[in-house]
Amino acid sequence: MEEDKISIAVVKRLPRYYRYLGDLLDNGITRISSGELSKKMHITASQIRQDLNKFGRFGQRGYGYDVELLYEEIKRILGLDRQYNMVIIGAGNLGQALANYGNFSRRGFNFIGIFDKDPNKIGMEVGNMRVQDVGELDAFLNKNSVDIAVLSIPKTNASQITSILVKNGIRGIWNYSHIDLRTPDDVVVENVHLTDSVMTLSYKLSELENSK
Amino acid sequence: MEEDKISIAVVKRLPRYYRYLGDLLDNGITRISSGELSKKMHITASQIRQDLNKFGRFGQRGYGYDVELLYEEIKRILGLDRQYNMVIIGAGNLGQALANYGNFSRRGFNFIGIFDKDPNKIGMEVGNMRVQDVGELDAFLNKNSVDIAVLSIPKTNASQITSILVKNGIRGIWNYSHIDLRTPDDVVVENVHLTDSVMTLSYKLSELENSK
DNA sequence: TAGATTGTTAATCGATTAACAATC
DNA sequence: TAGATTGTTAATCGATTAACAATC
Repeated sequence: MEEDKISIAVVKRLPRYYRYLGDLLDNGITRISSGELSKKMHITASQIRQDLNKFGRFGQRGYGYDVELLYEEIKRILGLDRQYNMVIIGAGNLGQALANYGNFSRRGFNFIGIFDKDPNKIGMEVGNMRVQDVGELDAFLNKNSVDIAVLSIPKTNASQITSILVKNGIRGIWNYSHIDLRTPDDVVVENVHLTDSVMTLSYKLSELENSK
Repeated sequence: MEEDKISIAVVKRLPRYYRYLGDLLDNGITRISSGELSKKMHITASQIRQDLNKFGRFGQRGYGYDVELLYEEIKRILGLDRQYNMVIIGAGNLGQALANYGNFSRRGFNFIGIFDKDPNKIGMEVGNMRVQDVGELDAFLNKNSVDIAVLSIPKTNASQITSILVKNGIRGIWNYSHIDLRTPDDVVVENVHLTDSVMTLSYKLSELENSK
């Protein structure tokens, strides 16, 4: 259906465009040129136009872009014009933090279940949900329509849980486990590796030291 | 001091190499060729050799790489051969989760303070620390040697806090606030934008739908 | 020595930037 | 119409992959 496969580099910039356009809207700004946006975002106007034209012709020559129209287009492109049901696997610190964080449901990402294997956690109330035994995950996925699973468990269990997810037709995994998941082609994974991130930061700090 | 600036693409791969080498060590494997590692990591052997040779000649022709030696080299390159003192600004869900997560201190990233502006949170015990009034942040940074600040606060306050950090000589910011921080050249920022990440995931899901 | 595998140069591929005709 | 700014092609830049001489 799509003409050309969009590169991940372009995709990763879309949420940032979306955020800046949202800010412009909040400030009552109704039109913007690639040149002005370029100055705000510190990327080239050329790149902005190239990126947007991967998805359509949203601007008007001599005028620029209608902020609201562009905002809505990017929203649609990102798939934010619908709701997603999500479950959290692993009710540790991170799983709980995600469950309690209200900003996801504002965007249409709704948590409908949270699971753990620890008997001390099962039954606990977290973000308006009760922690369920991970042993019931299989049955739960079978009964409920779940779009995305959040994996916030130690890496030792990640592969086994992933096969349960895949078996039940889960198409998206938001992976916080420190492991590279292998999934079929029709299951997409987005990784958040916080340990990798802090290591990248310490690299940058070392580089700073060395360049002095 | 460095010859050529290493690109961020290469740097971002280093923690992944480090993780795979750690796994090999755990499994008692003492040597590995770029070809074998290539199969495990699903990247080309050529890229592995190119990446590593940006930092030095760690292999031996006809033999491969000594796992432990390479592991230690990457550890050093990433700046993981020292300790970092960190403070958390924002004792919300995420700030608390990070404070409680034990894996960072195992790697040398030690939390020595956590701050919030909410009177209900101040005084609370989180991860063996007591939440302090963010009003005391300035004085705290002045008295203590802090390497990295974790910003887990709403974006509205992020800029103001950042200037306090910069003023006190903080060189590294691990930014969870959904805003692009502007800092001087000698202050490095590593962003973790969870909202962007989940949007990237929903894009991937939409793409999957459209390609059917 | 023969086989294996690196380090490194060269070739290719892809992404970013520049340029400009089209057009509002 | 004149000025502004897009959409898009062409040029450049950088990153990845291929190839192979060096050498363990």
